[in-house]
Amino acid sequence: MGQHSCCNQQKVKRGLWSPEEDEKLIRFITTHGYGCWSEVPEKAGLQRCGKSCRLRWINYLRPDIRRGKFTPEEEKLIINLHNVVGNKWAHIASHLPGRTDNEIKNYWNSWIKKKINRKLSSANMTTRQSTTTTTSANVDQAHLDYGYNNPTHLSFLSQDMSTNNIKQPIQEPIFSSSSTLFMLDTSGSVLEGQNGDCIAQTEYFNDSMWQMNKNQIPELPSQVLNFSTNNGIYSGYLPPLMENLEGIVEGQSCHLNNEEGRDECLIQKQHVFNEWAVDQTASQQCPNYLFWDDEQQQVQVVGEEMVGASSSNMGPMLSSYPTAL
DNA sequence: AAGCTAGTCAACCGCCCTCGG
DNA sequence: TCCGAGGGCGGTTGACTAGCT
Repeated sequence: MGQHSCCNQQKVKRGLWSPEEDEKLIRFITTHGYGCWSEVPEKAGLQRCGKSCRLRWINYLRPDIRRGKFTPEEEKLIINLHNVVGNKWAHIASHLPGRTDNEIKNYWNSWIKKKINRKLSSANMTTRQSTTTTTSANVDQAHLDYGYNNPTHLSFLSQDMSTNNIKQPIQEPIFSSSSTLFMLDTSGSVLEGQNGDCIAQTEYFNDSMWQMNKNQIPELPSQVLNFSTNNGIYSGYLPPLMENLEGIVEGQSCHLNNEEGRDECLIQKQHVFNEWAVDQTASQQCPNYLFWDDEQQQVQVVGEEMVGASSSNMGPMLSSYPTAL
C-alpha cells in the first residue's frame, strides 16, 4: 500500500486519535487557523500527516459539527439528493448544515445494505419457486429498486447507484410524450399513476398541456402546473407544445408562457437545494430537454430553440443526473 | 459467559483536480 | 506546457459495539 506524499516524510501516527491529539489540534486551529494543512501537524506538535489532521478537523472536531441520529427530514433530504446527484457526498453534505460527507456516506451505505438485503430477501422468495438462484441479476434488480422504493415510484429513473450507469427503465414512463425531460426540486401533493401508485405530487395542471394524460390524471383543475413528489423531486416528461413556450424564472418558480404570454406551466422550486438537474447524456436519446444555463442565466432547451430567460438566482445545472429514458 | 455476526463509524487510501512555479 | 504539492472527495477498511445464540 502506498502513502500520501504528505505522509511519507517521517513517521506518522495512524489509527484512532487520542483525546490529547484532539486537544492539540483544536488548540492550534482555534488560535492559528489552518492555512496550510501540511504545516499543521508540525506546528501543532502532532505526529500525523496534514491530511489526517484535516480529516479529523472536518469530520469530527470543528465546532459546527452536528452529531447524533439523522432526523426524518434529513433522511428524506439525503434520499432526494442522492436520487439527483448520486454518490456526491460532499455535495449532499453541503445541503445539510453540520453534517459531513463521511457521515452521510456511512449512513447511506448502511441504508443501502438494509434496502438491498430486504430486496434480496423478497427477490429470493419470488425466484425460489422458479428455481432461480440468487444471482447478480437479482442484486441488480435490488439495486434498481431500492432507491426508488418510495411513494413517488418514479421507476423510469431507475439506476445503478454504485456506478451511476444509466439503466433501462423498468416500466413505461408515465407520459408517452418524447418531448422535454426535466428535473427539479419541489414538493407538494400527489399525482397517481394508472395503477394507483403515487408517482408525483401535482397541484395545478394546465389542461391543454396535459390533455394526453387525462386518462391517467382524473382532474386537471387549473391553469398552472406545479410538479412535485413526496420526496421533493419531480422528474418526467413535459408534454409537447414546448416549442412555443417561453420561460421566466422568478425566484423560486419558472413560468413557461405560451405565445400569448399566458402561463402554460409554473414549475416551482420550493426547498432543499438550488439546482435544476438534467442529464446531459440524456440529450442523445431525448434531444429536447430543459436545463438551466448558468453562463447565459437562461432556461434552455437542448435540441430546440431557447425556451426562456431569467435573471434568477437558480443554481448551476448538474451534469450528472441519474435517470433512464 | 463466550463466541459469533452484523452494524456503525472513524480513519485511511488513492485518484483526481487545481494552482503555482 | 510540464510538474509537483496540496487539497478534495469517493471508496474501502478495520476497530469497536450491540445483539443474538
